[in-house]
Amino acid sequence: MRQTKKDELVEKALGVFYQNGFHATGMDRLVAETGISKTSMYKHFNSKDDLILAALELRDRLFRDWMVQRIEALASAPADRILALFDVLGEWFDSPDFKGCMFIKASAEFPDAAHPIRRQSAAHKRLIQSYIRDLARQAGLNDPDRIARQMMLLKEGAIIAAHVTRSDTAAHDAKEAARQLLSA
Amino acid sequence: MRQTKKDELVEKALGVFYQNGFHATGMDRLVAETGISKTSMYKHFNSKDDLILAALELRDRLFRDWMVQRIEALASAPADRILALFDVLGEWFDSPDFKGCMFIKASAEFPDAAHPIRRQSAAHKRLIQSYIRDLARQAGLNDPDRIARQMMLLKEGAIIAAHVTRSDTAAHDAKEAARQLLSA
DNA sequence: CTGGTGGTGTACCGATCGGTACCCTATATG
DNA sequence: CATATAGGGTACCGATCGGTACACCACCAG
Repeated sequence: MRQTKKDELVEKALGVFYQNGFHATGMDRLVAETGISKTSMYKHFNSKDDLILAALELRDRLFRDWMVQRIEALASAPADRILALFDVLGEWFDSPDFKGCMFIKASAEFPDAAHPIRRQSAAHKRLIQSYIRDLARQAGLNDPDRIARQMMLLKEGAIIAAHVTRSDTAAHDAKEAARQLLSA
Repeated sequence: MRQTKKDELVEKALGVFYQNGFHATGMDRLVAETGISKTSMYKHFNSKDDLILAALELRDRLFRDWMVQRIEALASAPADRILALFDVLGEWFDSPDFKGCMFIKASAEFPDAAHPIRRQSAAHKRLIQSYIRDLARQAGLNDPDRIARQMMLLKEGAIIAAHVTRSDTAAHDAKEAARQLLSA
């Protein structure tokens, strides 16, 4: 039962941190929105950073699960799945509460690269990159590592374009660029 | 003389905001580091947001001036200059105080897309994109707009890779991808 | 000299920050 | 029943947040 309650806290915190920012969100607000008391909050999490870390862990799990599931639903051949990544990004960008990548935002707010929050953000990106690398390997492409790094550039670039510049062609542009890079 | 003093304030604020974040940096700290009094600070800037806006304006000017100057020093043909962009990015990533793109960070910390800080961040990206579009047009490339959008994807992706993932091949990877996209 | 005027610093505002001491209650065990 | 214990809430901690009231002081005009 406690696990469920704690998970509910993390889920709520995830939403507020994502929409509102980390430093801009106070523990008082989270306490007010979850209806729990501050004491109970700090019984579950030793500090605000701990709560942020838990939220990022949940985000990593939810996002990658969703991404992989959508990719595998849209295409079956490994090479097609790499391209489908950008269709999935497009779905994400078009969702009403899209506010950019939570891990990019976390990295923006925590300047110390050795901070656990930064390490976790880097780990999230690495996991996605290795998923793409596996797809490239399965597709029999030359230098799957390089392909994965290039696809990641397009993916992160598209996220920034969609979020900062509010481009509505970001996912499409990235997919076309990816197609060219893969056909070489 | 006063103009110089105010510029000095903005310059100092720019450095601290960039290294430390916007919400994480208090006005008290800026006041302490610049040696000025809080009253004088608020005589020059009506609010913290005003100071942030001034810092972003300075950053936009300094960064684009530096980028264009370095690009033009490294190459002369327009197509070569597009590729030189990524060499310049590499120089930036290797500089000891690189902490990512200030406008991406600003967009991460201010969730309201209509906020002046967000508008200014988008404007900065658009100015760079139009610079690349002009280069593509001068180079006689097909669809300069699409080329510019693709190059921006690679540029922003490389910034994220260098900052979040701490990739040390980001600029090189982006340059190779750009070369492939331009040769098509 | 007197009397403005504009820029400076001191000291402070209420609100909020992350975090905690303390009490209270529900339940399990004797 | 009494009692130990864990998880809950109230109320508060000192520090810091963005921002301001007000006294001060150098300057120039008369």
